[in-house]
Amino acid sequence: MKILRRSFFARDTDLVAQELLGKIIVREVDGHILKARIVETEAYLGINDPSSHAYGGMRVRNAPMYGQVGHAYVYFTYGMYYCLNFVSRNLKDPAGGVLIRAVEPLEGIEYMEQRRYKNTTHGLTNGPGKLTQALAITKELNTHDVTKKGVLFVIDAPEIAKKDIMISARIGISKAVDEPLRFYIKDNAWVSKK
DNA sequence: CACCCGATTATCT
DNA sequence: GATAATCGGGTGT
Repeated sequence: MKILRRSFFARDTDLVAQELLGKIIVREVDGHILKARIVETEAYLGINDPSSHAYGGMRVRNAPMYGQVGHAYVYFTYGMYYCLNFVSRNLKDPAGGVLIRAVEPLEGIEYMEQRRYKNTTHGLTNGPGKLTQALAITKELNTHDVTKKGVLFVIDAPEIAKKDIMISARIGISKAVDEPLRFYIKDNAWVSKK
C-alpha cells in the first residue's frame, strides 16, 4: 500500500485529474475502513477559469485551492451536499483542484449504504454529492492532508491505459462549458450519468 | 439587509 | 423532463 506523495499533486491540474483515475480513496470513520476507486474527475483551474471557485482571486472559501497541494478542499453546496476535491496544481499556478465526481465502492459497502438514503435506486457513489455522503466526508475534512496515513488519504494503483480514459466537457457548470476537463474510465458502471 | 444562485440530488409528472 | 429542497457566499442597495 503506497500513499500518493505530495509531488503527485504538484503537477498540472488536468494531468493530475487524469492520473487520479483508478487510484483508491481510503476513509477511516467510526471504526470502519472504507475504500473506493476513483472513476470520474474534473479539473478546476485557477483565477482564469470562470467555473472554478478560485476564479477572480483568493477568498475565505476558496483559500484551500490556493494552499498546499495534496490537501482536501471540501465545500458545501445547494444547502445540503458536500463535494470533495484534492488541491492539485503545477506550483507555477496560483490555484487548482480536482473534483472527485464518482467512485467505485470496494470496501465497507454496507456502511456506505447506511450513510446513504435507504431504498434509493439512484446509486451509491455515482455523483459528487453522493460519494461524500457514502464516505462521510464533510467540511471537517476541509484542508485535511491526504498524503499522510490518517482518516482520509489516497493510495496508488496501476495507471489506467490511455485508451480507457474518456475526456469530455465538465458537468453542471454554466461558464467555460466546452473545456475538455472531465475525465472518466470508459465503460465503468459507476461513472455519473447526465 | 434583500436578493440571487450554485462544481446536486431525489422525487414527481 | 421539471422542480423542490435548503443554505452560505457574493453582490448590490
